[in-house]
Amino acid sequence: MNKNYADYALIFKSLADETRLKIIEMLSNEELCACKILENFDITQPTLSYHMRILCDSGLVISRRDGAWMRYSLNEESFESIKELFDNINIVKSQNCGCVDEC
Amino acid sequence: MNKNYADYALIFKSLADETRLKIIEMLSNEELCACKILENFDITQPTLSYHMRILCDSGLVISRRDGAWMRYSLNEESFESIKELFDNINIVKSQNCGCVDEC
DNA sequence: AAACCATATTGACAATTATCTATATGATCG
DNA sequence: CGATCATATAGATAATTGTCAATATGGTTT
Repeated sequence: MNKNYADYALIFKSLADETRLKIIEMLSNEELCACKILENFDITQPTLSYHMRILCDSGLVISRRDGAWMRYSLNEESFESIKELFDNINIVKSQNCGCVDEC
Repeated sequence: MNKNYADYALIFKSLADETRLKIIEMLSNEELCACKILENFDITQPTLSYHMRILCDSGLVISRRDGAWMRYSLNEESFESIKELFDNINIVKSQNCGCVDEC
């Protein structure tokens, strides 16, 4: 909570990639190890490791070691703060009335 | 609605920059012209124009010409589809019980 | 300890991004 | 029409990103 623009930019940067978006969706509902995630992509293991680091650094994903494996899951707090951000955005329709103020 | 990963990646890319995040917040509650937005930043006019294009291309922002000015506002549909995405993400806590399945 | 499995780090490189200056386009006003 | 104001586009460039091959690290197993 109470994040600044830099934090949010980091979070959105980590979401700004198709591979990482797919990873996030895969982690919805279940914790997974790197090898399971890797199975679903045509990328090398180091590349996946790079993406997991981006996701962990932004705070969206949490990692924990379990023997030889790393288990990854979503970080609820982080998603809450994103929802909070969007909840605070209020949309107004374009004022097509023409009675706009000067610039 | 019903966006694919590429669309979402584009949206998040457009949010993955501090300047653009600030612009989005400025557009919350009110439509603004480029010159008003520019006042709040230490960037050149072409740089702002570049950012506005990124935001419009992703669909998050709508532009309309009003005489010599361009008026920018947030696109409700786009924000709805982001909320939809996050609503479909379900978070499970790390299973620290140790009874994990094989990898 | 040695071999092996899972994951991370390093170094290289091509592609993309954010920024600027200079210039073009579009609209309004005298 | 010509000047002027608001915004966009083009071209250049430094910084960042996504990817790989090669190698290192950490843990398990024999």
